[in-house]
Amino acid sequence: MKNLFYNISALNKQKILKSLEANTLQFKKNNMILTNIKEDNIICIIIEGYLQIIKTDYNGDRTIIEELYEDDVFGSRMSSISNNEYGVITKEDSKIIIIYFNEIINNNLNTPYYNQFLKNLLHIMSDKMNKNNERVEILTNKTIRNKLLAYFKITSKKNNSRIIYLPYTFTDLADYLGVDRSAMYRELKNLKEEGLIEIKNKKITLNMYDN
Amino acid sequence: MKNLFYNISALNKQKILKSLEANTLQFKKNNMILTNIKEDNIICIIIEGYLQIIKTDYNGDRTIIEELYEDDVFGSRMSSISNNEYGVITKEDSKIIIIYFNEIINNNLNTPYYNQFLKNLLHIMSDKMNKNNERVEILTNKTIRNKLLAYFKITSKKNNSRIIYLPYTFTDLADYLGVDRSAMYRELKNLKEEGLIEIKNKKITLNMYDN
DNA sequence: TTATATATGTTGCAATTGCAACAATTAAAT
DNA sequence: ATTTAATTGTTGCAATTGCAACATATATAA
Repeated sequence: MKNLFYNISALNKQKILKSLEANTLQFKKNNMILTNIKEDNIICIIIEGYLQIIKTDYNGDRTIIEELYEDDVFGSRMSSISNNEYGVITKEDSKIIIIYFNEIINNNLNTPYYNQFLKNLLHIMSDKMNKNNERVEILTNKTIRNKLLAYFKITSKKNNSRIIYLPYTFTDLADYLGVDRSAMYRELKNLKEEGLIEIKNKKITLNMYDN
Repeated sequence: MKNLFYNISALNKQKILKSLEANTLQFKKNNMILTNIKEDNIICIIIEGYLQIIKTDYNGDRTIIEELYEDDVFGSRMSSISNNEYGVITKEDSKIIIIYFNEIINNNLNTPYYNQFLKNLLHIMSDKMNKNNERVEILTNKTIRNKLLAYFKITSKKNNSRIIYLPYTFTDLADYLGVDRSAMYRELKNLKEEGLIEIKNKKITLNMYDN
């Protein structure tokens, strides 16, 4: 039920979009879009294509914050795109719909399908919030070691397994933890030497028996 | 419109709560509550009283994560209370309502007031999400200096002023930034000596002219 | 297939940081 | 008013970290 229009017919979807005065926008591949969004209250739905939310630091180095495919949702209330260091790039020709958050809140469409729409949005936001809370919990640890351990603990608990498969590269992990990659690597090696973890490619096994 | 029952009559409020099978619970002052919540899908509404979400670290030191008053909302989808390091404490005699998130999503109450309820909840969650995004943005900076600067920049932008009034103690700020207080202080002093900021009690003036 | 880009390992070193341990001040409680 | 608790301000030092600069390996594109 990740889809904003789950359980809503195509016809009702159109009705909702119309009543929200939603804009459909089309972009060619490799375009930086929404650069002039000052509003901090929009929600965007990917109708088709493939986009990335990227961050550009002072060196000009870019990191991918989020990848967005069809039916994915992003917005200023869900990501940090309103900050000037962040940007949204189309990696394929893409079509997106922009909805103003205020419209959603103030809309008077009292129909079952609008109700469903609100519940879907609530669900999507709630999932994002969960992820964000997790990340804050991890990021507030003071050392790289503790950040790694927190990450392992949370992931392990969530999957109910002492074996973790990294869903991305170690470079990405360092980024997620907000630490230098080589420093992270050093710590990862320490944990390995102390026997707390084993690493085989992207498979990490935890040998800690606390909770 | 921070209130979950904004624009909803007392009668309709009761109808919603009943249809969500909400539990009303009462607690005496200074009780650690909800300790046995395994579910990661509850939302709690403070009906009356005063509560705190606190974190207890390995030393047994406690820090206040959040303060909750009448009509405030918290829950596992909004805070990290499902983690065993966190807890909820009543600081006054309190009455709270617990609603299961799934009930909200799966409820079939298709009435205008339930619609309003969903919109209110969406609004509350959206605000929390904004705050969380801000914090992540700040926490992902690698040095204390950059964390401070990010915090100042965001706060200044939000208030549209180069003058910031700390809404809490410096100890709390260090906690928010996830850094050691004395180390933060050292950096604050550096910024002061470099003329980038001025500090008078909780009033901080920024002398940086970039954006 | 070869060239190019990206990711993985590794290390020295200087800068930053946490930690512990204080004194001084301010706030809260009795 | 006086005790008690909490916050602010400061510092030395050891541990951690970011940074730069590599070599190697792996993936992607031409």
